[in-house]
Amino acid sequence: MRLATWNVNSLKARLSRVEAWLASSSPDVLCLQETKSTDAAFPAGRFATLGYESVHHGNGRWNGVAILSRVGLESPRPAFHGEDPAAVTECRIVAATCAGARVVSVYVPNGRVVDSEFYVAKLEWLARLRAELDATCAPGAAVAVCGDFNVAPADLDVFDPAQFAGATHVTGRERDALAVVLRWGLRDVVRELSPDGPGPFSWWDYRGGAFHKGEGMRIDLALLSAPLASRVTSAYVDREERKKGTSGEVPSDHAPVVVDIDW
DNA sequence: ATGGTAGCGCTGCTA
Repeated sequence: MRLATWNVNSLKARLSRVEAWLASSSPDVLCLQETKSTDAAFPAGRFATLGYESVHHGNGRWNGVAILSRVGLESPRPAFHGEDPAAVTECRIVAATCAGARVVSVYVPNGRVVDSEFYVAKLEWLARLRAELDATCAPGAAVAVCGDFNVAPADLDVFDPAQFAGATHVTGRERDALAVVLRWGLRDVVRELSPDGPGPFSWWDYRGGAFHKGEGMRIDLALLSAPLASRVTSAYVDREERKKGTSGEVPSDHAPVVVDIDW
């Protein structure tokens, strides 16, 4: 099974690239973040034509998450369990069972400024994600939590730790909150297969030619429970997708993270 | 050189 996660920074603006990437990379399951789409506008029909079932949770303009699968998509759940999806103001989590694996697509809040109300809400959101796993899954089952975590887990995940010292995405409290999620029983398989850094980065600022200068961060993660992690054959970032297209199409500021699993 | 880019949507916010 090929499992991937990609923050597309607007599905409407990126649809042709997403469709091309599905055709060229053939993921079995793709988690999307920042669709900036409503459920009504989500192009489920286009994806169905390509052989993918899908579930989307979004209310337009900002945020929005989805899962596409061509290996079955059962028990879709937009929002945290027990939440009324229609009442959610920030759509940041959706789950579905694909080929017997519980797949969760997450878009963790950015946090904006350290110690701001948004930063506090980010820490709380990560704590809620851990509680969600405790309440809805077992670490002995096949579980994949994939998405844009907006946290660089270690200094190895930042191009210049000194430049980012004390900034959001790298603070100890954010890393601790992410570590609590991991301690539920998840493994960061890209880092396991690429123990040396810096990188591999998954996000580069649009500004200042950051991508071509190699100035990125690794904030998009595929976190797998032991039954899945033990069967991983490769895990990597598709940096090619971050380059501009020949027809001048703009890429997302994030690259897809891809995991191949003997599953 | 106190900036820069992209998306949404039409003004300034979010990232």
